[in-house]
Amino acid sequence: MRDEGRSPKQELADHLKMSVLTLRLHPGEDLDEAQLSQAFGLSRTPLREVFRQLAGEGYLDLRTHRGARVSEMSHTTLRDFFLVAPMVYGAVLRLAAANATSAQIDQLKEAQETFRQALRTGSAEDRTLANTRFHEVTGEMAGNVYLSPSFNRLLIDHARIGMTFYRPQTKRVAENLSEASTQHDAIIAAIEAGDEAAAAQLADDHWTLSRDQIELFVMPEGLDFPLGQVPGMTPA
Amino acid sequence: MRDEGRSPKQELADHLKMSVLTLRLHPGEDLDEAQLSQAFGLSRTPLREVFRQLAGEGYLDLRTHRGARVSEMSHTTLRDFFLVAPMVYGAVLRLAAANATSAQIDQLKEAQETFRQALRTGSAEDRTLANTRFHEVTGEMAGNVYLSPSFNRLLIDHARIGMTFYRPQTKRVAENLSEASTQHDAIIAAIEAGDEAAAAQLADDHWTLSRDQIELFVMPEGLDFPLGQVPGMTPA
DNA sequence: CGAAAACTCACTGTATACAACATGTATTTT
DNA sequence: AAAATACATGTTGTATACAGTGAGTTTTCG
Repeated sequence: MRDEGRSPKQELADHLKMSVLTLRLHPGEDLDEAQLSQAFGLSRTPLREVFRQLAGEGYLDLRTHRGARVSEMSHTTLRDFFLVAPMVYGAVLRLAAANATSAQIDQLKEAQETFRQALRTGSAEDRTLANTRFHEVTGEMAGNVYLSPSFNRLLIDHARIGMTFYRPQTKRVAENLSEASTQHDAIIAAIEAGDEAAAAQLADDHWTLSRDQIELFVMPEGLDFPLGQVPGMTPA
Repeated sequence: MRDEGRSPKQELADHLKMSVLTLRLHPGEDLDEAQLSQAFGLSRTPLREVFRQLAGEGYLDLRTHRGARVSEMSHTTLRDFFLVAPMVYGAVLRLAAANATSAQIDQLKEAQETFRQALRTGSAEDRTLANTRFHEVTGEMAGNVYLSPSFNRLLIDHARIGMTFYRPQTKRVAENLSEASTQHDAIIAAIEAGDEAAAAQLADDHWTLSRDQIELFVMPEGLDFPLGQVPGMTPA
């Protein structure tokens, strides 16, 4: 805790970020300046500055004379995501292993503890936020101004994709999350040891797990019914 | 030309970007809100919004209660730059070859023509801006929202590094620039052919050339004088 | 004479009032 | 009745006035 309540501006920014990450505000949704400024006790001037900043970070889209929207997620962005994510995640964890300070390692352990907690007792939103926080810390560890902007943008949509596809609480999903948690522990160990190669390998493993999980929901196993016998099918 | 003079806001943003890229505003320099708002016929409100946006794109740094500064370039950022640039440049050109539209290819050829012109008759600033424009177009071709933020940030500092280290107009520099122009032509060809592998290879070559040029100025050949006989040396 | 405290002043951050623009609705015209 | 135009309304963009903060300077006291 810094100094009690931070500035209302920071509070608004954090609230909006959180809402976007958890899909409480879903992609494409309009934001009402008047309503938000009233809700957070801010005038429109600083509020619009926050909008500008969040737009720069990839949370919002600004259209002149037509207000702010939560940034969209189309099939092209999903494809773009799959193309870039492995490369950037790998680079970040490699640099994290090379550069992490002990204070940052403590932060990472703390984030992992929160994530484990969320896995046991939390909601999907809690899990997503905790997981995002974990990876944010690795980004801070890498500490590369040229890599961070892309990495943070990836984290935003990774969170949103996760909220979309991890929702159904099946046994398989639980197993995957448990595996993810184990990998987090291994990542912490690799970073603490300064083992770049191991960190890069773990990034790859972690990404593969995440990708498989997503693929599983995008392309489920075909239903095993002969033609004409599918129950409960209603034509459009 | 769109509709005569664009909005004063856009004009201000473009002016600031150009000034930062060409070192007309050098790293760390303070920006005066009052002066700029008067010069561009804007009140401070929209001006500060522009500041926020440019800060998000990496041109400026904002410090609360202490105004805006041109973003710094320290030795750590230089190191960060060398670590990330090859990877991102390669990825961008590969994606550009895969995705470029014919309209974009025309834009690229136009940018290259401007660059060639600047090589013959232009100032160092003209060359830098034209070269930056060329690479910006490749970034648009790649069209990947997760890659662009980092790529554009790299371009900013690549321009500034270039302005710093390419300044002395020696024969060697001229040769390198000519070689760079030749590589640009090859890059256009690879993109037009949709040859991803060739584009990636050219990115590597282009980067190597650029890096060697920079290294040449950061670490010049040692002066070839025996100890105690260096002429014109004045102690600090 | 030096150091610490109080004050001054310029600049940044915020609120509010106003102007410009976009969209949806009603009216007019064919 | 359908289409087009004009209007009304709500929302975004800008200007200005004011409040809050930090840095430099002066003043005071050891």
